[in-house]
This record gives sequence, structure tokens and C-alpha cells, in this order.
Amino acid sequence: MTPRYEPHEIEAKWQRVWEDERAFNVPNPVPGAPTAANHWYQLEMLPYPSGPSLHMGHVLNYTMGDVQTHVRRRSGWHVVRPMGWDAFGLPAENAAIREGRHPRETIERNIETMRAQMKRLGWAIDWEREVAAHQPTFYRWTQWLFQQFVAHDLCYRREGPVNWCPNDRTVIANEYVVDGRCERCGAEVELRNMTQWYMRTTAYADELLEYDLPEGGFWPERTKAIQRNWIGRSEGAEILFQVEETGEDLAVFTTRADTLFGATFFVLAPEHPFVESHASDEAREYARHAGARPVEERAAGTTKTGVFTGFHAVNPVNGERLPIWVADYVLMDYGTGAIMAVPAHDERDGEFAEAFTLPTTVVIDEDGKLVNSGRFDGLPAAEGAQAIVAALEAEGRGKATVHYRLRDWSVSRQRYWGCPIPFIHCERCGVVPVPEDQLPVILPDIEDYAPKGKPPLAQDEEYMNVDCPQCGGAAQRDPDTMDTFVDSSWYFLRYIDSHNDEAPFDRFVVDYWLPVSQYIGGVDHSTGHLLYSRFFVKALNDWGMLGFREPFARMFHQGWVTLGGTKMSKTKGNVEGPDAVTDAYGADAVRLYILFMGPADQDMEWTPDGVEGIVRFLRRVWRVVHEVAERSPNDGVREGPLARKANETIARVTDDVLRRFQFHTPIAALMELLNELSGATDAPDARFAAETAVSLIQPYAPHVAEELWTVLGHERLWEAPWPEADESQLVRETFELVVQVNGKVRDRFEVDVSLSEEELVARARTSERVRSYLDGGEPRKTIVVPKKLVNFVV
RNA sequence: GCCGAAGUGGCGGAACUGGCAGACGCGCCGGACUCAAAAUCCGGUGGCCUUCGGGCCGUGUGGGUUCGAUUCCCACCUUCGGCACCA
Repeated sequence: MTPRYEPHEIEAKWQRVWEDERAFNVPNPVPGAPTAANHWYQLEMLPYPSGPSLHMGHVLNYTMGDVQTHVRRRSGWHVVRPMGWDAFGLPAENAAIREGRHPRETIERNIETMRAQMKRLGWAIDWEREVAAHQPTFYRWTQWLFQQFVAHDLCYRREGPVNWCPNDRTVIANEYVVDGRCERCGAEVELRNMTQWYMRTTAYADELLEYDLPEGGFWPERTKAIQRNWIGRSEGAEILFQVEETGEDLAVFTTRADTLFGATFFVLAPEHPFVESHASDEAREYARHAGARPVEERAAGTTKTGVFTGFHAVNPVNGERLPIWVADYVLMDYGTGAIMAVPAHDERDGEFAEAFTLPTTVVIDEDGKLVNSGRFDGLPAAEGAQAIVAALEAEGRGKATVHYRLRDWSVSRQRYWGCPIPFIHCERCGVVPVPEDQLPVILPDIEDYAPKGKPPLAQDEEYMNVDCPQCGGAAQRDPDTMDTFVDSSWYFLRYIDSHNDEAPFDRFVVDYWLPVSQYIGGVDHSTGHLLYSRFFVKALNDWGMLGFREPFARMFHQGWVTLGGTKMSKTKGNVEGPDAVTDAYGADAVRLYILFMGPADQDMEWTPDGVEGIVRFLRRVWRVVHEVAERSPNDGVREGPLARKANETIARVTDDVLRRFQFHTPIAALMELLNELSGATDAPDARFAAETAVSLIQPYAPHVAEELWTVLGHERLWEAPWPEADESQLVRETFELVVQVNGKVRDRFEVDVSLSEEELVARARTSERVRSYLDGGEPRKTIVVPKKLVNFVV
């Protein structure tokens, strides 16, 4: 009599066992002692504990990581799989504001519930490595690293235009402004001039375009393309034009030096300093109005506007006088804020020339060769550009340069819930680091942490007023906190050595585990978190703190789990957690179902409708395995049709998970195996098939698998070796020969694999059905694909 | 405009290296069990035609390469993502 499948009892039981056994805790290697060569660092992006529950997107992500972890572990890999909390930052703080509580309270409660949900889903996580960004033991080292960046001139303060979110009342990074709006709250951002801390990401602009990955490393093309677009490297030349009336030089940046002879006028951005210092009253007036408009608005204008400044620039290549205009289609923050205008070969210059009836000179013909370009005539455009730049360079009037779209990362935030910036402002000594032995600078508990436009910490006098560490005089702390992406730029390093209180991490253990073998997370972090983390690792490598230059060897982006067509997220309020389905059917069903919904890298609309199919499957597994345990002889027969199917399934599941990183097709393969097994539970090889099925299901549904493993008389499946396909069983004695006539299938039948090509053709010709198509004649041509088909061409 | 990804039954999707299109599941249809229902089990399920043997069509569109194309090449359409008055 088969007992009922009671997922809740089984799941609670095995989760207790794993915890007592410390089944998924993994020690670090010790210097001098032998280390396992086969190591794997499995990492998924850590969650913001901003909501009171995980959503199905998290469930997808972490279950994928879990399957990978189990299969690797059982295949003999040394696998570390940690977890932590992105506890600082806007999402967490805004959640606390909504609830009217202190962020620490809200966040720590959310962490509790999310951790409980994770444990309830049975994920194999090494909880002893857990970190949270808001713990002083963590942010002490965030502060220490920040000071290192400053010491290495990769972090600095300057005044400049920043993106101000009027709703969140703080500066936000370029990377998190989407279509001119705050990525978090959707409010339109304003430009403000402020003095801020910046990370010098541009110092690594070129290197961030290269992916120096270890063997087996892989980043999706689209992620690289997104980062490439964001960095926006553009090769060109800087060329000096002399202002005829004043003799001073104005530099332009161009990617089309080949069109230099086609320049007919010259344009400055409204913010260009020459405009304010020299231009006519009318031009200055225009510049003041035009420059104040945001870039998006300037771009939206259909007709070009501009004003002549009254000055002329001399084209260094032919001495031509070009009128200098000021126009808002030229931007101050790209290139030099000045352009040579070539209306014949640049669409925008063309529009401008038309609007103000300026002349046009064609300098590239239909064959892509230079014309009207003096001694450069006849050169192909690309060569012409090089030759012209070389000629200018010889005269000191130009040089080849590279420009980037990437800007340095602004990291100061005028909010409370973040890592305090460990610097002190002293009137006499300037900006002074807090001495290392005084770290961490503890985030004080203040009553009123609400954003007011001024940093909340500025109001806490006890916090703000300190003695200068250098001169001992009265000084003030930096009232800002750090962007939460500073925390997440190095958390994956801290996991490896999370209890270290002498250093952020020990190089030996970090060099052992990293780069992260497989990182799983959203593609939306391509230009932010992923880029920042790569920047951090390159810098730390340059300082000798670690021995690699890329943090993540393999990158995988899961698709969005959507509800009502949009991505599940706290801010959009369309969140569906795992609890309802877990309550109804158990964790194993949730895990299988979210992975069975479709390819993990594609978006999927959440609906609990199809979960029935998975529940049916689990009940079927339960019943069939019990039946086999009762009826099938336990004599270890590993041959026969079921054994063959089992071996094929081993090969498919293993290849899909380890090589193809595909998680839904293994479930289909297991269903096929179960379908065959369910009709023959008393076959001699049924027991082997059932054992294989249970063993292969374990990464997906570890609880029921563990239970059924004991039903089959075994123990400790979580550490049992991953099954290996018996190659001899994969070799077939017969195969189904497909016979085509003119590429169309006309017959198919089983034949012996040992048949030669000639014998296959002979067998194919005996087929009645094929003969009727051959019409008694000889085929013009016969194609034989060994072990597959014969094709007659008539 | 530039860069990148993707288009397959009613639905989610499979087919990895050019070789049987639609695995597996959902849904639907029929049957068994039942007083009945649920659950479970068995069978069917791309479209059109059929003398019930089978035939023709079919993977966004149009071409091409090939004995053979969902797969490779060219052009185009659509959708999604990134960048964008970026010189």
C-alpha cells in the first residue's frame, strides 16, 4: 500500500536533516594544505530586502543556481554557494518610509522572512557566509575600500552637474537615469551643480571593453553590446581651428577627418566658454536660453536654431574662413563642445545649412573617394582621414584621439540609509580620511531620517562635529552616504571571507574561489552593477589585492517573470510570492514548476495554472517509485529497454544542466522516463530506471527525491555521486532508417546498425512504398547518411 | 539612424553539428472507473483533402545554396532590448 504523498511533512523533515548535517556548508581552503582543483563559485545577484517577500523572479533565479549547485556538487566539484542582502540604499529606505518605521527595523524583519522563505524552498546555501550591507562588520570594509580608491586617485571630489531626483531627494548615477527619469521612482530628474564624490570609472574605459575571461568563461553578446554602447568609444581626431579675429585656438573632435575639406561653417555649444567671453549680445542671449533646455528637449526640436557669433575660424587644412555659429544641437559634454560642420556629409549639419542658407561642399564621391580635397583627392575615405590627421599632426594642428560616452560614477547620496563616507572636512587640512583604527564610521540612529533635500545626517550635530584627525581642530564629517552600488561592487568578495576582521578578505581564499564561476542575474544591471564590479576588480587587481581582472567568468541573465505583462517588482506592485503555491503543493512543486515554465533566459508570464501538470508528475513519481520498490526485483539489472532509456536520460539531463545551462528540457526528459517506467514497474530493469529517475530529479525536487531514495533502500542522496551514463548502453543495436525520395520521407523501419551503406540502400529499395515512388527506374543519385537515412533522387 | 536578441500548433515550448518539424506539459475532445463528481487511468489532438491506403501544405515574408533548410546565405517585415542632434 503506497502512502500518500505529503510534501509538507517530507520537506520539513529533510530540511532539518540538512541543517543538522551542515550538508551545504563549505570550508575555505587552508594555505599549505591540499586544495580541491575542481572548484565552482555559484552566485546569484543578492536580493534587496525591500519587500516582505521573495517574488517568483527570485524563485526562478535561486532555483536555477540551486540545480547547478547540486549537479556540480554531486559530480565531484567543490561548490560554494553563498547568500546575502543588499540591505542599504533607496529601495530599502523607501520601503521603511512607506511603513513609517526605522529602516533597520523594516530591513531586518524583511531579511528574516525572506531567509525563512529561502529555507522553506530548500535551497542549498552556505548560510555561515551570509552578509548584509548594513552590518558594521561589512560596511567597515566598504569604507576602507572607499579610502583605498581615494588614495589611488580612482575616487575624487569635484563640482559638476549631477542628476537630482526631486522625489527621492538625492543625486542618482547616470547609469540609473532611464529616459531622463529616476530608475527607482520614475520622477523626472533635474540637473544640479553639486560637489560630489566620483569613482573614476573612465580610467578603465578601454579595458572595460575587453573581457579577459578565464577558460570556459562566457558573457552573452547582448550584455557586451549594452556595455559597449554605454562606454561609447569613438575613434577620431582633435583638430585645432584658429579664430581669425582673436588668434586663439578652438579644438573640435571629429570622427570624420576625411571630410575636413567639406567644412563650410563652425558651431559651438551654447555652454562653450568662447560664447560667453566673446560672442555678440544676440548670440549670448540665445546661448543663455538654449543652454538651459534639457538635452532631451533640445533633441526633440524639429528645426535647427542658432545664431552667428560674429567670429570666424580658419580651417587648418586649406585656410578657408568659416563663420562661427552657436547652436544647441552641439553638446558641451561630448567631445570638445565645438564642431566643424560638414553639411554635405552630416545630416544635422545639412539641416542647419539649409535652415540658414549656408554653403555645401561635397568631398566624398559615390565610390567613397575624396574629391575637392587638394592633394588628398582620390584617396579612399578611411585612408584619407588617416592622411589628413597625419598631415595636421606634423604641423601641430591635430592629433588622433579617442572619446568616450562613459562618465565617472557619482557615488554621493543625500540620504540616510547607506554607508557613511569615511572622510572629514577640515577648513585647514581639507578632505581628510578617518584613520583606519577608527573605522567603521557608524551610521548613527537618528529619529528623523526622511529625505529633505539636505542630507539627514547633516542635522545630527553629534555625528557631524569631530576633531580633525590631522590638526585636531574643529571639523565636520561628510554628511552624505554612499550609493548602494558601492556595496554590491564587492559583496561577492566578502562572501568568501565574511568573518575576516583584519581585512576585507584574504587574497589566498579569494584567488582560490574567484572569478565567480557562474553569475546569474538581471540584464538590467549591465551598465550599472556589472560594470561597477568589473571596475572594482580591475582596480583591486592593480593594487595587488587579488589575482584576477574579471569578477564573473560566466554570466547568465534570467528572463523576467511578469504579471500582467510587466516585470514583477515592488515598485509596480505586481508581486506574486512563492508562498501560496508552496502552501498548496509544496516547495518541490514550486521549484520544478518555475523551471518548467520555459527557457530560463526568456520572459515568462506568471500563472499558477500549469502547476497542476507538475503536481501530477510528482504524484506519479511517488506512486511509480513505490510500485517499483514493491514489485521489481532488487538484483541490479542494468540492461533492457528501461535501462537504456535511463542511461539516455542521464546523458541528456547532465548535458543540459552543465553544458547548455538549460533547465526546462531535463524535466521533459525525466517525464519521458517516468512515462515509460510507469507501464513496466515489474520489469527486471525497472529498479535501475527508478533509482536513476530519483537521482536525476534530486537537484530539482530534493525533498521528495531524498524520501524516495530511502524507499528504494538508500541513504544521503544529496551527497551521492551524480549518475554517469553507461556508454555501452547508449550504443544501439538497431536504428530506425528513414527512407526519402527526393527529400520526402516515404518509409521508415528498424535496421541493424552493422549494415553497410550498400546494404542500407539495398534494404531501402525493397520497400514497397519506396518502389512505388521510384517508378521502376534507377535513382539519379543516392545519398546515405550513416545511422540515419537513405535519400533517392529521381 | 547605429548596436544586439528574437519570430515554430489554441497556449508554454522541443528539435544542440544541415537529415523524421511539433518532444514534454497545459488546454481541449473521447473513453474507463463512479449513483454522481473530484482524483486517477487509457486514447486522440498543426491545417486542408481523402476512396481511410494515404496525399498535399506547413517553422514571420520573398529569394538563394543543397539530394535535403526551423537550422546556412541575401533582402525585407514585425517584436523586444541598448545607444542616440555623440560630431
